[in-house]
Amino acid sequence: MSDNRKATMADVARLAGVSPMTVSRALRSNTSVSEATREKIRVAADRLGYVVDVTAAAFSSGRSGFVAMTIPSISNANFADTARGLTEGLRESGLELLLGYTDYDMTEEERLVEAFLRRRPEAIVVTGGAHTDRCRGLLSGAGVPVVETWDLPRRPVDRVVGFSNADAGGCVARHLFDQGFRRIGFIGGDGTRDTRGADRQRGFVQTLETLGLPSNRQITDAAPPITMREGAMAMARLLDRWPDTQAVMCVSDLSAFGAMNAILRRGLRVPQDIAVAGFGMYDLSEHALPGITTVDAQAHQIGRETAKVILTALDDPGADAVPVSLPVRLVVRESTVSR
Amino acid sequence: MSDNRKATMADVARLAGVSPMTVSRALRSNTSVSEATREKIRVAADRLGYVVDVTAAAFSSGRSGFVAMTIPSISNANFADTARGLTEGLRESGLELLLGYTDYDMTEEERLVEAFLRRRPEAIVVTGGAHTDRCRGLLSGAGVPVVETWDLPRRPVDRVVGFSNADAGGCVARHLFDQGFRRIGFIGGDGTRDTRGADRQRGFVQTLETLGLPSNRQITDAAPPITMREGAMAMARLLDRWPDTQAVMCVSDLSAFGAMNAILRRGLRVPQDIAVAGFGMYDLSEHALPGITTVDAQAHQIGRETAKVILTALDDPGADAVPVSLPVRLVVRESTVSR
DNA sequence: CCTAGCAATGGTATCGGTAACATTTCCACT
DNA sequence: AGTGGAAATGTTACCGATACCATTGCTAGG
Repeated sequence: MSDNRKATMADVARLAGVSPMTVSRALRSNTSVSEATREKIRVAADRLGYVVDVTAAAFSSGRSGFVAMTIPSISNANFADTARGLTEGLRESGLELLLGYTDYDMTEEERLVEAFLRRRPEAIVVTGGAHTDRCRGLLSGAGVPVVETWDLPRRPVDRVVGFSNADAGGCVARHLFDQGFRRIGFIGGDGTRDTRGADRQRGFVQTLETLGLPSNRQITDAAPPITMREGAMAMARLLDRWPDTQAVMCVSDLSAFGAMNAILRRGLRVPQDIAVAGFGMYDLSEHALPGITTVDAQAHQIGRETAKVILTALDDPGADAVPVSLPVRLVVRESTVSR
Repeated sequence: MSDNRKATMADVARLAGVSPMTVSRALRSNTSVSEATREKIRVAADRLGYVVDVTAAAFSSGRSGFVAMTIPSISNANFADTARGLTEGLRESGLELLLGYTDYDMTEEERLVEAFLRRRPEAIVVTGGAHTDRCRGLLSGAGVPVVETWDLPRRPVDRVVGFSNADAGGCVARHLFDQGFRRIGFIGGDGTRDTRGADRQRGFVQTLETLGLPSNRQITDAAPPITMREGAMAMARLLDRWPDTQAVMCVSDLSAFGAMNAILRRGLRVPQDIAVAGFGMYDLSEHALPGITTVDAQAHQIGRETAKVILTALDDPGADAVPVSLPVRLVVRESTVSR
């Protein structure tokens, strides 16, 4: 079955009695090869247990066959959804997705992008619009389409598929105001690391101020990712410091869940004593008790749109880079509805 | 800065006044090149914005520089942890991780493995020990180390790093028994797709029977992944059918959370009316209210051990493949403690 | 002063495919 | 039967690095 040496195209060609070029064409299936020859080749390849060496193919053709993507965290369901959408959107064009995780660290992002470039990806997808200077340079000099996602950078590198994080924060602030809450807080993380979270916070705070409400109740010093534990701890501190707080927005659903349970563990009720809202449309916020008000950023759709943008850009490299801005949608649940 | 054509090693060599071979050595940093020359080359490379083409390097050296891994789902925090552990363990040896998702589908796994083989990975990691016959053939004929994880297959392909899912189920059954529960159910998924879940179920049921308890209260017909929604729906059905149930194990923490909230929404109490246990040591189960009893399968550690096994196997291909079996640990929380 | 021996560097072949172009085969139609 | 043109197949060069071996330069020790 298996020789000591891996079979090559030449071996298959010899066995099938054709030239290597014909084997190459037959196995890529889209070019003109007669059905009889194709079958002969398929049989020969099977007999030898031959599988194309994509490394060699990539090298020869100059096309690596994959798209590189950096996301902040592997275990964040939002980014996972975007990655899934992108994978689906790329599948039929034969492009694969190579994922890397930055841990919310721009230096790590730079390292990753450099590692990706060594593999000559056909496009690069990054999360957010904040990068080290050197990383920006690497991206813009890469010579392939670059897509920044999950954000609407003021000065994009190239393509953009995202949404306004500030709007997302703002619409939650307005919702809490509309529900009659006036003493409103925010729980998030270190904004220099998670700039998208910082944008949500900014939009949230600005809206509070526009509405004439105080905006000083903020706990945002932990390092991202801000998950359940950070949410719970921040909520405890917020309650200690401003016990009369009526409502809180958290930078993510995970932290909102943590915060909510911190409230409940104190014997307080949600939303009667304190209302809680999150961000990200996690399953968790739907199934939690009470259900948590959140913002749907359409993570999966971002991935699908990104795939479209990439395919378009590869098809026509000269085309203008028009930013794709997706709308966000407020999803109201029991955790913020006072009645 | 950037020419119309990407710079190559030859360009760098010309600019630095040395041979391409010396550039190759200098940039790989481990071989004998004088410090002066190395610096000259570094400067030249920087000036040209040159980054090594790993595709060409891989092709030339015959080593692709990465390990391929299939996991059932991208959004499962357990598998994400294992992937993270593996990435960390491989980092210093310069190996990268290429991830693929099977969606709990053995045919999809086969497709993925085939796609991976085209890229000539230096090792392959798969989840579980159940594969299509063709996939088994592909794996064993790959000529590189193969590691099956998250399971202890009776007839492994090659290397194994896992734990006994049956034991995990068994120890939960025994715990529930010890807590005084007697009418005990199980919520899971279609065992032909998630064989590890099925193993946990088997161990659970066997232990119940050993203890002389009835074991018919099972809701396991949904298709994996069994998440919060499936857990909630299954729990509703279980309560309708066997209203006097005292305790339930769910195949994962996510489904346990869904099940628990389905119970709470009915106005019942956990654990006073019904106890709930999960599996997987998710953050969620710690922060939920009440905290959910679970089993720590040491997902991250599985990744670290897998890295070790791979590096050992690559170092000495002749070495015996001794299965690595990690212990599981029951984590008791409020959801199963009756007092 | 000579030479063994090692460090530093260079030359050449080669990895396994694919692009581009050349050639042959085959068929339909005049 | 002859011919044009498309379909099928072959030939050659080359992608960009590294392996392998050859060569040069330098130093230490007799």
